[in-house]
Amino acid sequence: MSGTGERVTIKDVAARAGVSKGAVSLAFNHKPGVSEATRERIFAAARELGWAPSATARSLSSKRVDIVGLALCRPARLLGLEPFYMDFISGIEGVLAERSCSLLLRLVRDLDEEIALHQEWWRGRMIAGAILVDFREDDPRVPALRRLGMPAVAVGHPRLTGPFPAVWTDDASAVAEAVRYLAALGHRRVARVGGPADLGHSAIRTRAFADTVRELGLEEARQIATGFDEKEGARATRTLLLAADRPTAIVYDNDIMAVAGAGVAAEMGFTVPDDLSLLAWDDSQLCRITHPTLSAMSHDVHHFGAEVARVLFDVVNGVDTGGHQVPTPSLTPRGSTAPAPGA
Amino acid sequence: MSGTGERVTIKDVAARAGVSKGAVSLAFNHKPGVSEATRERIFAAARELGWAPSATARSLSSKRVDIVGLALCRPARLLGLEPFYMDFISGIEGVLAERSCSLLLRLVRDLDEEIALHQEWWRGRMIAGAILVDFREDDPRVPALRRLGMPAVAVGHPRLTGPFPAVWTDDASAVAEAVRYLAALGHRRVARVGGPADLGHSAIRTRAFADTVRELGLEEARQIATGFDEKEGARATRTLLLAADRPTAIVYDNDIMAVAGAGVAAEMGFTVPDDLSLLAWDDSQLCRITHPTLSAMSHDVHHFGAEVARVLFDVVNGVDTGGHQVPTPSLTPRGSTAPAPGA
DNA sequence: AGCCGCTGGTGAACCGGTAAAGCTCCGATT
DNA sequence: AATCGGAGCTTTACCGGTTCACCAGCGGCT
Repeated sequence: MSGTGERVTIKDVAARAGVSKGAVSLAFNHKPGVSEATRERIFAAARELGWAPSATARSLSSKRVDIVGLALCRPARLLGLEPFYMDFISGIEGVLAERSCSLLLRLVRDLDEEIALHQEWWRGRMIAGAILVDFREDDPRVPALRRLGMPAVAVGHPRLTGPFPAVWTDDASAVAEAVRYLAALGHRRVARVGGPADLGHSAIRTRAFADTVRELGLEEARQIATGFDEKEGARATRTLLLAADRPTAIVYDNDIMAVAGAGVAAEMGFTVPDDLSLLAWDDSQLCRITHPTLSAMSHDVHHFGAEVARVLFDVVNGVDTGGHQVPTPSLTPRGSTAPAPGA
Repeated sequence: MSGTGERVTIKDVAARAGVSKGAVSLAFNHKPGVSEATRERIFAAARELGWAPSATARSLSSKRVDIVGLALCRPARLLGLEPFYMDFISGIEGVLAERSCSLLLRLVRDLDEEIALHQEWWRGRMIAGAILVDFREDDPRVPALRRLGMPAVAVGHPRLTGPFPAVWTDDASAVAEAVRYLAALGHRRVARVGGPADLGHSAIRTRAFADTVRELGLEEARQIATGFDEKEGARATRTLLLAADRPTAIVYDNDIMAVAGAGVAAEMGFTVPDDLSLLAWDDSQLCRITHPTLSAMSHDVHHFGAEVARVLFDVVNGVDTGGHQVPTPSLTPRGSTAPAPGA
């Protein structure tokens, strides 16, 4: 019927129900001031006309928005590959949907672009708040966005996230657990294939790894920083395994690189886990579909996302609940870790 | 400085530049009617005050929105696992970003919820148009959303997408190519592990598969419909391999299931590709990080997404360019396919 | 009878932009 | 000298809601 016709507004509904715009507004927002009878008439009219309030107009006058922003600053192909983000996003979405809120997503090339985007979003009143991820050491977003006064929740260690309420996992403890586990299996040379050096959590893990190795009296450990993708993961693995003092165990900073590493090991004639133990991070289904299955430091990424969304709502509503630590990734032993050869 | 203070509006900028609101609006929209000198003053004022136009107010009066919607109706954990969507989304994003447009994303549980969401989005003038995916046979969204008159682009075969401009790949030809390739390698019993039966493209592939098998005179083929996830992919593979007339080659409808299938094969003592050939779909990095690497029907999902976004822009701007077929997935042979045993 | 307070509304102002009509110079045209 | 036209702004009326001040009834109380 309606075709592409003129869209129906609150005025039409008001006219049809025989009341004023104000009454319709009150009814639709479940505010007192309209009798049950008129409320019904209004809803009936709205239903008949197929009307829904214009979010645009509403947020202009009420200054409320039901959208939160998320900008991701990673190469697109990596995002597609890494299960982490989609899982994380779906966790966020779950909570947002409960509050009939949507997620505005944007991929950006660099942090400057991200800062500009948030300014545009926030000043343009397009979002109620934002989720910030992938913090660097001395992240330029912290001063820039603090100045905006935009509600935001930061995913990362409080040391990195400045004034923003943070949600994070205790990566240092998790790394320590990983190394201890491998040491307990008799491994004396444990290497690590980490993420980009400029990422805050990479630095945290790198230090924790080194500390734990020293603490346990293991041999000096080799750590390689990579771009998080499978190619670099493979190359790093190859480098490690070609060295004279090659490790008997390797810890990876995500699951992609671990899977790639397993491939390299096989290709080079090493048997996992007999010759070489591999331990992944950010456990996803990926770790379960390979052969052998990958042991991993697993955590509930979906739940992580949900928690982030919940904290963001608090911040938007002016409730400062401070930071939240979500459960530390915990060891899930599977088929890729075993006692060190000859141990 | 500004803290959470009152947000600056066009009026403040106008005052500071010593002009009227209208002039500021003209300047910011690059419309004629302001001299170069004033334009500069206006921009300077805006910069000093840190002002950006309110997208909300703008879209209320101009009826233009710079947001497009995408609702995904799949279990969250599957989305996280399957590289397809993130890759697809990043393709969309690439084109959107060029036009400084953002993507509104929402995960929904069922098609009714999706329909309701689109009504809300469209009637609420929150989006300029939408991207529809995962079409069913006789999809309920077609009649419901057609009535809305919302600009939308459909991802799927035109037979399924009703009046919406479609962007699709020729799955039938691709399936045929896959089967022909395996037949050429001497395989006589080729099975297929497909996606959910109610998905339109599953039906198309199923029929094309059966047709091709018949046409080539291969043995009657077994096809199993699954939920697209790795568990069902593994189970289907197990079922197929346990049968007396087990296939010597299996085609999968996505890469996740293929990887899971490779795992099952190994676990059951079959060597890929000597005993069994595997062929994946939706080739992603995933196929390259396993051992052996997976042969796949690959297509450029990123580009697919980009094309979808481009068509959506056309539709939104009233340019009906009709449907667009993007390149047919093509065979990328890797390590998981080989001549049939004994062939 | 007069006044109060409550319920169920109404009307107008406002949110921050855009768009179109109107007004003012100023140089060129007739 | 009078007219025209166009560049460069200003004015004003929206867009579609929300919000708030105000008001009409009406029953109850003194």
